[in-house]
Amino acid sequence: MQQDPERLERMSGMLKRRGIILPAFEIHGGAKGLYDFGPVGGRLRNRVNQTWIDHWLALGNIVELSCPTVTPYAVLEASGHVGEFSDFMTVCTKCEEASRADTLLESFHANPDALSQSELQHLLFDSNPPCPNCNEQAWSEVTAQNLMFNTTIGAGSSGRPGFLRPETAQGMFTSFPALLRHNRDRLPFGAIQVGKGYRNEISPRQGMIRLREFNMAELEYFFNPHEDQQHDFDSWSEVELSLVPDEGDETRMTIQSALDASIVRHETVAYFMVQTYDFLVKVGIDPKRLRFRQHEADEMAHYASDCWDAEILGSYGWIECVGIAHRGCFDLESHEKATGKTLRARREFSEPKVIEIDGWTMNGATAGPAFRALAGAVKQSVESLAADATFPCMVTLENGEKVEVLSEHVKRVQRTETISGEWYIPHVVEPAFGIDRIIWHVLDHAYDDTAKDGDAYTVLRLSDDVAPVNYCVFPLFEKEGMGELARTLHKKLSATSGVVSIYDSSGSIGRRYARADEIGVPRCLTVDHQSVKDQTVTVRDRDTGEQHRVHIDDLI
RNA sequence: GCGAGCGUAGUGUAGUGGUUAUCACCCCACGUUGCCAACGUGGGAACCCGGGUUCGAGUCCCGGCGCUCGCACCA
Repeated sequence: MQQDPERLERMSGMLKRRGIILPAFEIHGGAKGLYDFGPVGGRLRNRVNQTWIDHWLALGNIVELSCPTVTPYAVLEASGHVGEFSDFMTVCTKCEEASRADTLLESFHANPDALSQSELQHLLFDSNPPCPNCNEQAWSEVTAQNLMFNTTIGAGSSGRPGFLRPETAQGMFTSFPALLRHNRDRLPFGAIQVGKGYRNEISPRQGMIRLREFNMAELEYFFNPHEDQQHDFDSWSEVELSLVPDEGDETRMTIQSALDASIVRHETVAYFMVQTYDFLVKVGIDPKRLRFRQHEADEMAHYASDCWDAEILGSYGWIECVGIAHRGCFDLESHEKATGKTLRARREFSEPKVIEIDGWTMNGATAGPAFRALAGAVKQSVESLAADATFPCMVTLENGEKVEVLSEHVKRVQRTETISGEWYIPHVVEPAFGIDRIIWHVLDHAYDDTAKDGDAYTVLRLSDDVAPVNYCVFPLFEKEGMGELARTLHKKLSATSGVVSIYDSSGSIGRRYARADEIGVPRCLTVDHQSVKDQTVTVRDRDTGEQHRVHIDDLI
């Protein structure tokens, strides 16, 4: 699985030493699955997030949201997370040992993993297996041990249960009415959100790959499934993607060919695949170590109907870093069912539908008193009669009972209805990005520790879009005015919005370049004797080592 | 969660129950050096946490926490 563990160790050491990624709360012994982005990493994370936001806002019909991480129980119950994200636990009342209910019941059921909480409860009480710890047969009620972090919203008896969100998506679904209004009822549009998500993983592993608190960035793209989405793939006509379809082997082809061959089944999914490709390459992922893998039907999450992961090859093998899921109407429909609120958009038919209604309905004023409790059923039956029915007549009700309906009980209905459109539940394609995993691979792909002049030398070849430090300012020596000029330049750069500069006067110039290279500073500015005379500095490029002189005023 | 291995300066490491805890890189100051990890002098910095055994524990034992790997779990 691991490729070159020694390189991984060197890199992890560097990331820690230089303040990019380090274990959180380390002086207290650390905490599994929690990491700090340090003084360099914090800025890196921010720039990746900002690049991500800018990438999607550029589409023109995307809005940015920020929803709470603390989420009421009901929201995640409606979304399916309470049910799907749980392990069901029971506790031995004699020895207090907790066990997974489905594991205890393995010899009593073919697939206990698939049972609901109440089914597990019944089966547990019926079969009453012995405790693996103390052999007693005295189990507590089955409780959901959720992989979400529990919390209580509010104090004391007024507190109600909630969770830290396992994904940012639900807030965007529950905000759908506001989103639709903001877009003046026109689809398609998208909502994006970057933020923290939480999953109380049983066993966090592989450093940044599986975390308990993680940075995610999700886009929910809402569209009308009755319309072609008309995505323009011309910009990607030359881009060959590596695709691993659910059937067959990995292939390389353009997104248009994949659509034509029905390997990618949905245009909007395809569109976000290529957009995702562009984003990942922009932040520095090596396109040769990027592929898209289609989910098998049985590994699809509970909400998805087609799903492609962007997988990136790094020190831990191929790791899924982005999931692009066609979620259909699942989420909006779930929240609709749970709340009774309308989460729909209106569409007009190209041709209004004209419906001729010719038949009968009940005359409530007479039939109501006549049939009393049966009136509802009578109405239903009368409205199903043909237009040429005559009265009085015997009508068979839903429950099998027959009643006689007189002409005074009914009214003729004849009208023409024009239906110009309908309310429908939009469909959603969701690209969900694991920012930490992406940052890990950005670092992994940028980390270059091959030799320079025979000695080990480390360069972080980060893209300009995400490099955490833009400039290092070096006075050749801190004398003859060079130190003062360099400090002035450093302050001027630092005061510029979006620019981070480091001042470094310690050690030889070569050592300072090396320090800058290690954290991926794209350009170093050196102040020398000539600078004091004519206000020019040398700009040294990280990747080529080339230098040229630039006037200070032309730098920003 | 189970099993195995591991935990020493910022990083990588040495360390036979008794050392001022080794070495290198590193970091800081001063000097020197006039553009790619130079040099000199001086300085800085560590035994994961808590118990136990012992006259004495970095070293042995127990527990916790953390890391790595395998199994399990997991989008």
